[in-house]
Amino acid sequence: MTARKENSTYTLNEKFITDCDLTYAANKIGGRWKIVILDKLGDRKLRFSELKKEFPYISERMLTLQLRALEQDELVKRTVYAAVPPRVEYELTSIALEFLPIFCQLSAWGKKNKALKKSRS
Amino acid sequence: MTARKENSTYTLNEKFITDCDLTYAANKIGGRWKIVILDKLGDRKLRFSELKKEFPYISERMLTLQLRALEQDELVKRTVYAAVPPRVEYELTSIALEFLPIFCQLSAWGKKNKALKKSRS
DNA sequence: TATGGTACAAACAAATTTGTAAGTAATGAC
DNA sequence: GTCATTACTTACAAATTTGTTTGTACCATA
Repeated sequence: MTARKENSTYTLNEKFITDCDLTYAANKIGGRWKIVILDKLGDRKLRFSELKKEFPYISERMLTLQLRALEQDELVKRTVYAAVPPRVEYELTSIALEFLPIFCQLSAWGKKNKALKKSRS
Repeated sequence: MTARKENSTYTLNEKFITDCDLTYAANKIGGRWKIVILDKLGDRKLRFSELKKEFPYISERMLTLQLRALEQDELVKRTVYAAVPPRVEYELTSIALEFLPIFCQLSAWGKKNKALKKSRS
């Protein structure tokens, strides 16, 4: 892959952190995009171009990278239809579905506490 | 603060993403350390040095930065006891407590799916 | 023959996150 | 007066993440 990192504390910390069940899970959905992508795919299958429309400013590169990573982690299934123009669909796997209720709760937390913050202007 | 970023897509994406309740919440606990710190503090108050011991390779700088950020977001309360040597305690706020059940579920997901992954060697 | 749409890939660059190393203040113990 | 302790701070550097730009393959249609 891409020139593995050596045995720094960066890596030691990474290992330490992904040994833990909690952060193992958190890392799967970490970063700027993964959670929202999974959340969108929670409603229905989406094509690459449909996903792109959901996020007005995402670059195609970012979207591709994130989808590839999610595919690697078996959270997303990619299906290519051999048509012209090409057609590719993304959908959640069963283990990704298990995240959805958690996203709901996070969302509820966000809604509630964002409102609180505003009310204290 | 530290030289604000301009009006790039990076920033536009950031805004877009923190407008969403789900990612608003996710961002509060994003990054390498915040979740684990909050999780540890879920058990009991901890001093700076106690937290440091929990994470063998974390740098003091990182720990300080994360704690400050959590304090800013009102997820952690910091209490200084005017003693010598100094004594500072960190504890969760009420809104942070609401994250704990979510962490439990994430942890359960992690436990389950880490095991699955291993069993497929 | 030229153009257009889809789903990318590659080379490059900027921004952010994380880590390293050293130093500080206060004060009591030796 | 030197040392140790705690909870940091500062200046710097490395690593990772995110974004920009340009280009590709495929074939249909004009």
